[in-house]
Amino acid sequence: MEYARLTMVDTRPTTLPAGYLLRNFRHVADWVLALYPDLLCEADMAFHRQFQALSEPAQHLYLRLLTRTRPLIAVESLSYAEVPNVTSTLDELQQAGFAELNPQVDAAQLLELQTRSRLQQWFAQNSRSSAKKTELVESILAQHSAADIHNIIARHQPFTRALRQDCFDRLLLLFFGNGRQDLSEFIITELGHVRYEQYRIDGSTRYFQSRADVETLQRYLQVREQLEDPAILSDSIRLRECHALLPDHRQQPELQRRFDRIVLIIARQLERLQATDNALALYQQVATHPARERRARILAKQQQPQLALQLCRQILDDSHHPEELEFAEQFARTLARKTGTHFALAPAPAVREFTLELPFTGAAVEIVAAQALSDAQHVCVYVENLLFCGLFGLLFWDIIFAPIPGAFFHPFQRGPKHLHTEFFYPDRKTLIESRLEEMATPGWQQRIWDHFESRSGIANTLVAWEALSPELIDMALQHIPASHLHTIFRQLALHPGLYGSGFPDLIRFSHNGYELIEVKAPNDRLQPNQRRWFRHFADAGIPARLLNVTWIDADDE
DNA sequence: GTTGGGATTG
DNA sequence: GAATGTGTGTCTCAATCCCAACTT
DNA sequence: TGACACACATTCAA
Ligand SMILES: [Mn+2]
Ligand SMILES: [Mn+2]
Repeated sequence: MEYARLTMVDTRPTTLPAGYLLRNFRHVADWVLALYPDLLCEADMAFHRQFQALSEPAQHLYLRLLTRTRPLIAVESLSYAEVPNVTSTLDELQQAGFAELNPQVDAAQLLELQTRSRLQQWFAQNSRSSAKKTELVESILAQHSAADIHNIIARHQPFTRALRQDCFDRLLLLFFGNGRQDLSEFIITELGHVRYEQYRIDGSTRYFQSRADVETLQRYLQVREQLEDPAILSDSIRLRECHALLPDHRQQPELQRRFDRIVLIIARQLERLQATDNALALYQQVATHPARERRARILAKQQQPQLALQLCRQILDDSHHPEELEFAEQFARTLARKTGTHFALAPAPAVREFTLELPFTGAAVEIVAAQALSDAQHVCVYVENLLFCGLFGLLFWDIIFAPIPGAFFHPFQRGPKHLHTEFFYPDRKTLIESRLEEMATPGWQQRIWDHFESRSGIANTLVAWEALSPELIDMALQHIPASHLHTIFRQLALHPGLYGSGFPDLIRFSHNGYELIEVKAPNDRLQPNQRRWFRHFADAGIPARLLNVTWIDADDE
């Protein structure tokens, strides 16, 4: 099945056609119904059928309710050209089971929805007018019953809430494959704020394979949302209840990644609440770093250094994650020292360092250092990850957006599925390897310039256009040997998500070469991912140093 | 009175 | 002084409006 | 809607 893009205007329109919200939702629903008829439950089908049976104003209004950030909405605030009569339209939504008027809800939320002055007015709170709104809400909650609060607010300021949000969310989830994007993508694109690559969308390889996949992912997203609630974060019982809600990932990489991330959050929070044994048990279910690091740290804290050491040995034996390995080496050294165990390990390679005294102006240390290291012979730029990720993204642009089956499934992607995981490389191995080989032939840089020209401004997670001036690219290509770029690009290609971070802050060009410099203000140390790149730079002969800045107090001297 | 953070909008 | 843990700001799509804090 | 990098606080071991 071929995906048909909505036709969008070429130039930036100042206004959009009336009813754009409904048009966009219909586009989403049509595509999902065509692609996933077997993954929709009866509730989903009924939802769509009954939605279509609504009058157009009612359809518009329902979508408006759902695109608000908070579930409770003051009826007064509903004012749209597409909905001439809000009251009767809301009534239609109620009758059809798409909205409810003045539902019984938490009194605090209801009060929070109102303005401060109205609360004072309605609840005759003559108390200090300087009281903060949250204090005002507290005092009203203390003085009035929930039923009174509900009645008073419903009388002065009727409110509504959309129903069947789960069906709506599921439709969007089936379309986007994530819980982060929504209908606003259509507007953003149409207004020209973001330009997406025009890759081909292949409906023959679906993002979701079964209904269980959809429900599992939806549940994961719900639990992750619950984990933002401070009341849950501070209660180990409720945290474990959250964990129990998580369906099994059934060894599916995409689901496992999300499962692991959530369990890591829960377990870490259990640690903070001193529920150490519960945390340990949860970490054991997680395959993703830093689960084993946390387990080792817990074991060490529980006076079980031998078990901790054993776990470190296991990591050193079977891990492919550079930061996990780095941790295991270092932690094993500490443990061995403490327990008197012999533990043979080569010491970590030393990092070359130098020091500068700079005036403290309040500006970011990287900016100040870059200026201090710039002069007539040197150009020093604060680039962090942006330069190398950007050059990689430009050189491999066509490979990144190559129509690998399943890689592209909706029109608003800044990269293929799995771009940030270890699955990126194997699916594109031959393409990537031959592109890397090209770097041995003169003029290989032309491909970077070609993509820089032809794809300029198009969204790509690896390419931060505003940070990549032609001058910077030119200096980089002139001063950095191809062999150096080659080894960096190879690492990036193997796992763009992992290796795309930890690059030094600065690059400093001089007449005959270049140098990478990581700036450290007092109280800052090399982080594990930065250490990992330094190690790689040392192996590859790439010049990199650590700059320790000490501040000169402007008042002192 | 100003301002700054959100929510809303296209 | 290491090592470890925790909190913060910055990307955000950009213009506009509203409202709750303030005298920046 | 996280990822990432930094700043700051606390703890701990020579
Ligand atoms: Mn940095
Ligand atoms: Mn730095």
